[in-house]
Amino acid sequence: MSKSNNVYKDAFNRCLRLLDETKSLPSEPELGTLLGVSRTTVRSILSRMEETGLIAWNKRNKTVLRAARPEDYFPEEETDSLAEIIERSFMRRLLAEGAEAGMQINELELAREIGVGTTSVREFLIRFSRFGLIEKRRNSHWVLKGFTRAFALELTEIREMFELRSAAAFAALPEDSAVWADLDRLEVEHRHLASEIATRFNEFSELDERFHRLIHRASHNRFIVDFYDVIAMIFHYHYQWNKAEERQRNEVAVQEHLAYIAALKSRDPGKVDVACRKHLKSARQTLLSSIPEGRQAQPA
Amino acid sequence: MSKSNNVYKDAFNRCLRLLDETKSLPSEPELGTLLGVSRTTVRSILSRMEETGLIAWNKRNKTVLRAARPEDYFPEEETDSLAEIIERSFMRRLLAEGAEAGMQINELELAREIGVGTTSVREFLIRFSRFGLIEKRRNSHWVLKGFTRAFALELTEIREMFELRSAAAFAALPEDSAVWADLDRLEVEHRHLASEIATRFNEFSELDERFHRLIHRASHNRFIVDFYDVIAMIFHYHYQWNKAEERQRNEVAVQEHLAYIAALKSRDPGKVDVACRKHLKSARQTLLSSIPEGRQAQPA
DNA sequence: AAAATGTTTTTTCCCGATAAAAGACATTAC
DNA sequence: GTAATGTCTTTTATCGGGAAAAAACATTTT
Repeated sequence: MSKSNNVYKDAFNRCLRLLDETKSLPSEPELGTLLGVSRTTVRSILSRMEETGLIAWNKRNKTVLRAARPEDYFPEEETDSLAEIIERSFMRRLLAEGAEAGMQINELELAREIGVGTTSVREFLIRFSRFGLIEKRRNSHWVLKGFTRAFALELTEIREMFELRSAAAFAALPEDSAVWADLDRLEVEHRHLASEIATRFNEFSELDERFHRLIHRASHNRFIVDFYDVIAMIFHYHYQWNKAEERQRNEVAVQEHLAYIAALKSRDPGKVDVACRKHLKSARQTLLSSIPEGRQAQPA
Repeated sequence: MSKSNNVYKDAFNRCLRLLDETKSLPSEPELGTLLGVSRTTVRSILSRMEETGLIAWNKRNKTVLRAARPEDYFPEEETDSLAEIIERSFMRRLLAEGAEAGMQINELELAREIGVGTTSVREFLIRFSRFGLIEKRRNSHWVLKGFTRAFALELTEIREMFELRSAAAFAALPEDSAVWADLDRLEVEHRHLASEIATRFNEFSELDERFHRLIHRASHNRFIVDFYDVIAMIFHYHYQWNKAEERQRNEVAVQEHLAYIAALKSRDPGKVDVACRKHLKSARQTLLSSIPEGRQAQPA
């Protein structure tokens, strides 16, 4: 069947949400930018919306006829890209019991299990290899290095090196740089979250990523910025599988962020260094505490 | 035609070189380890060697009948893997005139031009993307970021951070660590090369890589070790295309390495830091001087 | 019985083909 | 004449298939 139309389905769902807000939809190119897809896809969406009686469509006129109902939406699982499906599936296996370091990874088996072609699995593994959790043997299989204590330590070592440098660069940015406004906005969001932490603690993860990415960007170094993808990936799955003490942890982290933000705003390199180190130390602790002691790399 | 048999051809050529040294070949598994291929490939090689009268093969007996002649070898170009072919082709384009930052990369066009399937090109681009020279637009084309001055500066910034840390870790390694013997051997090779630099200066590049990889390995951090792949790739092509002052440059570098090695052996952190910084500074200078001033990133 | 050889099965690598999605060009509307 | 819509072309994402290479299993040799 060659290619799924998840881009269309996902954009369709997002477009449905727009219907509530207006009486008529904007032009095709405008919708394209709004949804992040091409006009070709926009027109497929409009066609279906016309067919199902959601809108009346005549050239420039796209009048909303009725509100979107739950059954208008495509099922969530049909809106994921193949890469996302494979990644989730693979990470589930990786973090599950029995995924010991040294184990070999079979493309064909993975493909069959997930129900996709081998090409997609191969491409995924190549993309995934930069995270340092798997390694390719030339002309042969992939080897799992495992989500071990060693991995976490190596990851955090680089993270600390990069973030300290980025934070220093951030504090040295000129007064008129746009980042200070971004930082202010993030500070407000942090304060809101802090005041409602009891109910919204699970929203921290997303805020955390945006905050650290803003800081890393100040390095103006693509390798530092790109490395945050590795951290984000690990923390994403780490949080999904380890909900222990989540509220408590996030509450502490929000306060550390606020102190970190205050230090950045002071533009005092010493204070920045202290606040940054403190937060990174507790982030490392959190990650390490989630890795079972027994999970050690096998001797080669 | 699905898959070329370059693994076989390359291993065959390497096996031919073994014929000069012995009267008879070892067992199949032994040959496999020696050549880094499976027994299946070893047997194909032996079959052909028998057919062309190079050896007499009867079960365990593989007697060499005659020396290898030039015409026994497969042509060099048939021994390269597809990935190597694509990489070379792509790098030629990238470093050629007219490869401006912002330019878009077309998988289909690349595949046609090189004469390979799109899958191989896609896989290459994904693998190559970690070098920070190209970037993917979701559901769309790749964008060339270009081999610019900014790229070189970002690359060397990380390199310096990583190498200083690795060198410090190296110097702190215990007396009985095996690396000291490795270092001694590299020192000898450096002295040999230094004494014959007039004729052998082009051998420096390979020695350089081995030396720096040894140091990086002392970090015991996979991200640091893996990052050297980026540096090695850049320097590899950089040297291929920029032969200006090569002898002079390498002569200086060899001396810097010798000073660096002496500093490591002294195990004095201060001395190591000084020697390392000095060498990295001139390496950066060399790389930067090879990038035309005009080659700037285009505004977005 | 350990290690080789002989044989069979499985997996990797790579191509060509096809639907989805993007992009380019032509035409119409304001 | 600019910006939209309508139409056509190109490119990307993905699959299935087939040869090369690896790996597993069976048999023989020492």
